[in-house]
Amino acid sequence: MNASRTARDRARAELTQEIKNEARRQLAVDGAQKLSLRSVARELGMVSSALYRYFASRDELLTALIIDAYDAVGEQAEKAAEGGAPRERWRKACHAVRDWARANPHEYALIYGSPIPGYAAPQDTVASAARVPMVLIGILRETNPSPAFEGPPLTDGLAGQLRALGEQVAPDGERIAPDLPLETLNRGIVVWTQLFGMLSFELFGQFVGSVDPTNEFFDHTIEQLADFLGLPPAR
Amino acid sequence: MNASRTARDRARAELTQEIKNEARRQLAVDGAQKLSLRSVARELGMVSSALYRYFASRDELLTALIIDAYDAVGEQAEKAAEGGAPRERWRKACHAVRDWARANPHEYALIYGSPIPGYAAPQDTVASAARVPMVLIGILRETNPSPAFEGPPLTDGLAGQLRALGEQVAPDGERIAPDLPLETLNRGIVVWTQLFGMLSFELFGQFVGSVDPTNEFFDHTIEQLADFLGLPPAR
DNA sequence: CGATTCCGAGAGCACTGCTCTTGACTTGTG
DNA sequence: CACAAGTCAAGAGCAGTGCTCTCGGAATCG
Repeated sequence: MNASRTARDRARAELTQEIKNEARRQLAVDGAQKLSLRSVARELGMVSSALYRYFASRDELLTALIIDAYDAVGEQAEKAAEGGAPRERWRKACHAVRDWARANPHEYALIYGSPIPGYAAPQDTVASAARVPMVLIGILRETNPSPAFEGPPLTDGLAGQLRALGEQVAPDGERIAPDLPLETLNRGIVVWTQLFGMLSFELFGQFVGSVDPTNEFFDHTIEQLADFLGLPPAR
Repeated sequence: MNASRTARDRARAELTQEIKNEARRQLAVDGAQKLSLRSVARELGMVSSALYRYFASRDELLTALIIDAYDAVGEQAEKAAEGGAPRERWRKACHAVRDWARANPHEYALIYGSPIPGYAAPQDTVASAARVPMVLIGILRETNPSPAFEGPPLTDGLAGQLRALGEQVAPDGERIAPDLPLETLNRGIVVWTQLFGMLSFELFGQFVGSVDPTNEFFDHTIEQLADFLGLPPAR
């Protein structure tokens, strides 16, 4: 399992990376729709068929980009949420995700928009996709939330799903959140969907004509969600 | 402005509709990605170039489908929200939207997923797109909400945006909601994004592995959102 | 060194959106 | 009624796509 043993291996890894880079460049400009293997190959000075030695299909290339995108936004969120009071970590994580999304709208659309073809999104993506929600769970685990209002009781089936989710084993071998109250876990999922619902609406143009510069609405809602979660108030 | 005057006009309108129907059929099967003018034409027994007499481009056909989709889901929501107590109207509207989305996932993706090309979505779509949020506003206007918790105060800029939104003139010539408290309007936008955030996550596969059969989570959240809005409790 | 594996190039297939021209048909009007 | 104007479907064609297969040359391994 020696990494990059032969010159060929190194060249292959390098070229694979260059293909992804060029693809990402084109993705950022024109969107996933117009990303073409041929133009990637052309830009790299090779012929299209050669590219198939590295990615078996256009979809496979896109899947690689999807994983990278999940990792990129996940890493941003993780770094932003390091240290500080729970509420502060929550704020920073949200803004990190939003900043990344606004800086890379096409990559955002790739992972949180409509599934591309017959959505081949395989198991490889889930570990990377889970990084942002895991950040949120990490914040919830380090506080003792006292939600702003009680809300309806969990139904049996939902409670079962949440319990199973908490017991589920993450890629790192640990269980996700066996200690988290189910009610808290449920609220975590709610705010998770709210966060990305806002971002999708903002980036996909649904807010045009209402809260169009979304900055203030976003900040206000983030704070409201923190109250909803029961994160201790700041200062 | 006599509707369907000549035989030619009638034939034209009919064929336009048939093209849209066939396109919608293909959309439902394979998604927007694979919808091709040529195959639509082929299925209709005509040649591809003939189709350009009815739609100037593929994007224009898609735009027509987008408007139809907005109208379809809007109509479902409107019908579902007729009559009853506010909370009941809210529940029914949410379920109507979800049912439509699950029955027509590709059409849902077309309007609430990633913008297709360089998103040409013109002004024509906004009136249709506004129908679902207008249903929600209609519910809010017919009650005197007492939210379940107070939440952070509106910032000046956000309050200004909300005021402008309420004064805005809808397609029917009426102002949207000049009488609605800004705080209530704000919460309306929050639950609107939450509703579609949930649907997108469900349909685009983000809930796989967590609250995967989403029925109970959806129902529970709808109720929680009703509390959040301050809709009077049922029964 | 020899055999094997890997790799890029090229040709080619079936498909796409879109344009332009041609000839036939339908209109409404002189 | 007849004729000019308008409309239409069809066909050929262009540039581009994803993907497959074959073919020589090069690197790697035994």
